[in-house]
Amino acid sequence: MPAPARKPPMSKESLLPLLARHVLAHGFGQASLRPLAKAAGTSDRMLLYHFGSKEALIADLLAYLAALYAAGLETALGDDRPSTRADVLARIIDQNRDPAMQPFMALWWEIVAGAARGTPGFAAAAQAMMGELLGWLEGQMPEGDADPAGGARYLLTVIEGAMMLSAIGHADTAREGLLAGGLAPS
Amino acid sequence: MPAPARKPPMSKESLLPLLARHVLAHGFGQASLRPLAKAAGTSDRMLLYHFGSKEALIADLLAYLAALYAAGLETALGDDRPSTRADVLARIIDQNRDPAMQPFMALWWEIVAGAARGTPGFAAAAQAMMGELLGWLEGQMPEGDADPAGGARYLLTVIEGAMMLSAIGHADTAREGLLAGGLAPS
DNA sequence: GCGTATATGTAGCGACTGCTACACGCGCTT
DNA sequence: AAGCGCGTGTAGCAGTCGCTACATATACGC
Repeated sequence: MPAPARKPPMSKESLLPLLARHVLAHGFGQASLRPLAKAAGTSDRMLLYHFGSKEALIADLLAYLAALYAAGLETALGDDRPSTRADVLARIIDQNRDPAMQPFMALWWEIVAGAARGTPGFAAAAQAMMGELLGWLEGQMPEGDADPAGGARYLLTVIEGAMMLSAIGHADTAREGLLAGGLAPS
Repeated sequence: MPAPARKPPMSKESLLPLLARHVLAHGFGQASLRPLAKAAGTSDRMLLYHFGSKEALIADLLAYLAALYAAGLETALGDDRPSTRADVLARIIDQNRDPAMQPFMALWWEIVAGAARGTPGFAAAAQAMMGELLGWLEGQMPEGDADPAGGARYLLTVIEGAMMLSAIGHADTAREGLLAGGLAPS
């Protein structure tokens, strides 16, 4: 006779991936406890039991998403180092154009909006993610670059501008802008 | 005896400025009908009477905000044309740093987030505003610029990247990036 | 004066919000 | 075996959501 379907223990750690999946699909704006709980296969009652409050849940979720983003950057890092700043730029632009990244991008702008409005935890998460990206960019800068730290910051600025324009449907503008800025890949 | 306090007629046009004031202060996320109505000195009942539905109200409000932004750009335009791209950049960065712009910037990122998630009307409003800014930038490009159209797009990309980094508290990163990108004002 | 269209107030609907009180079953210690 | 604490299910709270039914007040054409 089969074992009676052991239910695995529930914890923040086991819930966070499921919660992240839901907010990636539907955004923070629609993230109320009952839908979140349903997506995680539990009840609003249990979410509050484990996280204490919705605000704490969101804070934990933001931290988890930031860690997820950092992990994603690690695996996306190729072994070969690009030879020009424009190549670094092209690499990350291509990566962000990947349809698999789209839910993350949509969520990203919600995080930026929350940070701009001062919603607790959002600015910290946004800063963490941009810090990760900046660090990754510094490591990606070409060997002979005269100013890798400054160059990484410059590229970060350009990248995020291009991402924003793409998000609102002005990808063409961004592409033409990068071209005119001398940032077309070799 | 004094006239019995004529109440002026209510219309979309008279309501929109008051509604805009409220969303600028509190954001779209908190924009539910009753608070909006209170800010406009009326009732949710009347907002729906005049706009038809909340979705239509938001659409009208976005269009109004886009027009407001365009009008603001007109008046911000100085008569003197800058002599370098970096000066154009510095001018608009300074303008956006103005504390008076902060509510607008906070709202802007909400509009971007809505556009990225496909919320109806948000992408159109975002595109309209960026189109206005792009046109303004083209008119501001230095006299002898080799590629004013491309240069304006390049500057737009850089500007928005810098604005985003500032919004999340990484203004220093943006400043250092612009410096390294050769975009420090002369 | 009369009827009608427009504008507004009152009251409420059902659904959803974050959160909580209460009960219950299970595994642990003593 | 008794008691106790942890995890969980059920039910519900007060408040807010967008929206609507209904009554009414006012202004204008005839």
